[in-house]
Amino acid sequence: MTLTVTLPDGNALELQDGATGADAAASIGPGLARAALAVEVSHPEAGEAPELRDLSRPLPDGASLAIVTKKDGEKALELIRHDAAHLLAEAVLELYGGVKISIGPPIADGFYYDFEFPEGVTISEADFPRIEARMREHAKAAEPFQRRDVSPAEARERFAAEAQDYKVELIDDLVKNAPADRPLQSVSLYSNGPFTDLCRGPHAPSTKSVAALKLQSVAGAYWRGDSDRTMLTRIYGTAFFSQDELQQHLARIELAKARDHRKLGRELGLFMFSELSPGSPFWKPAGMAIWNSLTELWRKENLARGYREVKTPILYDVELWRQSGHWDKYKDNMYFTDVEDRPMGLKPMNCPAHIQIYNDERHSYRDLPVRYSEAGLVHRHEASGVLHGLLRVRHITQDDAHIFCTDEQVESEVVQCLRFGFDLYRLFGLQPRLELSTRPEQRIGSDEMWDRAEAALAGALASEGLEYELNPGDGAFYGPKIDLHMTDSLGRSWQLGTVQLDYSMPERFDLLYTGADNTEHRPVMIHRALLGSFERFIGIMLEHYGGELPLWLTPVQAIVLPVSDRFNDYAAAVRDELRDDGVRVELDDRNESVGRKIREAELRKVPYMLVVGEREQSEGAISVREHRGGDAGCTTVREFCERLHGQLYSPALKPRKTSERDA
RNA sequence: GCCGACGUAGCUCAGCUGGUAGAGCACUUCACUCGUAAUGAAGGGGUCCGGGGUUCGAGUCCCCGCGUCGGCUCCA
Repeated sequence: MTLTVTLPDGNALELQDGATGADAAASIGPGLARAALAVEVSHPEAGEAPELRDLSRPLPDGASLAIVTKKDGEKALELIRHDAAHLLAEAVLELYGGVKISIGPPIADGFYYDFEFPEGVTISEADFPRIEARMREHAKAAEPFQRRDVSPAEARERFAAEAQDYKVELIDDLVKNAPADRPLQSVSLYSNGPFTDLCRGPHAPSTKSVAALKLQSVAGAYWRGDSDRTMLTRIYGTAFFSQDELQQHLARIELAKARDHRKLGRELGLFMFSELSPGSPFWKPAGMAIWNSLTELWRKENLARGYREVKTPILYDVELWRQSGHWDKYKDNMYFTDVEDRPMGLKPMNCPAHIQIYNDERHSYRDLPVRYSEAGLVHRHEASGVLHGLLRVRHITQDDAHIFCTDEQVESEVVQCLRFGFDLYRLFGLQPRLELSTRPEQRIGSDEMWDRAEAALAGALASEGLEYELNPGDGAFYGPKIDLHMTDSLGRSWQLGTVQLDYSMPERFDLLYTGADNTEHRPVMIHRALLGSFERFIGIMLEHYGGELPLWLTPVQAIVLPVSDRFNDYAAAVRDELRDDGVRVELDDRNESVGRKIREAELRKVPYMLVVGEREQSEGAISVREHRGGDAGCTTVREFCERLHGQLYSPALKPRKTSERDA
């Protein structure tokens, strides 16, 4: 009996019945047999997704297969990082008594394993060297990974005997969650050396593939992500096929840290934080220049798209928050105070405020859509442990807007929001990831309403041809939403923009408009923030540009550097001329050498350094030095201003003709 | 909020097992009058995060707060 499999090059390979992935690799060649880590198996005719399997498992007849080696990039790394997670658990169990193990998957760039250490035992990075040493011993020993399929009962008994409660719970859940018509027949156990784990696999043939490993950090993590359950100790690490690749990876992380907006903010004097107001940035003059340039962009672009700017209070009678539902749903994130014995709350969102404005007038269907925009300052009591520079603050300035429109207008309004958002992000060279979050368990409104709302959002995404991830059950309690996400320098994902459909607030606040039929109708609200918040957006943008912002956003666009104080007067005249021309320019007239002035301007990332001395003064000229570019030659102030003019404003901020604006 | 680590001059950091603080940069002053990434010299500057405790004596050890960092949970 033989079986036939298809190789990636399309050739068929005939093997003995019961042949394994390792046999397939060996029959292709001894080199491949040695390099093989796992095999990717798929049945194209059955439409199954490719499945990564151990080399030791028998191959199904008719399958397509690809032998995976370390040249297969992420796929291969994921495999050995999973191996490394087992090594970690193995080492920890040997070094510490009474440890309970839970789960240890590979993740982007590494792996982790979650443990419950006995009462009183804490792990810190100081413990890493000896854990790593033990892991390396086991890796060097080339312990084969052996898979064994056993009945759930046998596995359960085994882990119960070892008091591995988490494993027992996992097995019980596997049994419980199996479909009724297909009860769970077996679970797989993987052993390497003395260590055995409940594991789906696959693994490399032995631990020796983990040629380079490093433990990176230790953190708390709730069992099954549930904050009501035990907090386990999570150890993070990473692994590579060579020490070289590991070192390169660590160097990349170090490099990324140089782009951290918190570091840049301090170095460039953009903003600061004080213990006296946690989670609240203090904007320094240089940072405020960025803020104002961004605000200018925001204001012009909103006005150009039919938004009308409003400004609303931040403190309200709690009665408003009861009516809006925030008292019930959002109280824990709000700040409250008493004003002359009257309970008041700081707004965590702008919507109820904009609703007040909407309701101050009667509206005809002819008015709709009504679009109010506000650089709205909201306060949210974010848990102390989640604060993070500008990216997670308690004092948030949203580029907020609320659109009041008819049902029929919803989809086109959402499309316009998305286009607006992408126009903005494109300006900064950012490509946001999109998520569509649908109806949550806890929600208000009829199913028909949700059907319509979700269809409208999905329709808007489809009509724009946008790719997005579905995030079922994560919508707001009042409606589904589309979120725009970006990652920071260390790859952490942050939500920036959001477009949310809301049928609830209009009900709660009895919003109305008079229709063509002369009866009253309920408008729909769209909540939207595109940058998200100025704070978070500036943080992401700083990391994206590594602090070297486009000229129109740069706090100091040019700095005049007199060669000695004999030329300070001329330098001041140059400064004044540039300033009159709208350039954000500084003069460094300190009694210092040019070398020092240049060095410091370079460190401040000032795009243009204008050196003036004897020669320039006599010729009425300036010597231009570009940040990173070096000496760019001599020119006149006038020529220099003309050169800059195209860059002093963002492309979108350039004055446009009315005809273009209407297009 | 939870777990762990950390908190020393404006910044980056040193300070062994407890004996009342140090470097570099920054800052001030003076000299130099300077040509594309650091001129030289002198000087000033610290409630060692805050509060308790142990001790003859605490930056150092213990406890409680606060903040920051890395995660987890949450979240626009």
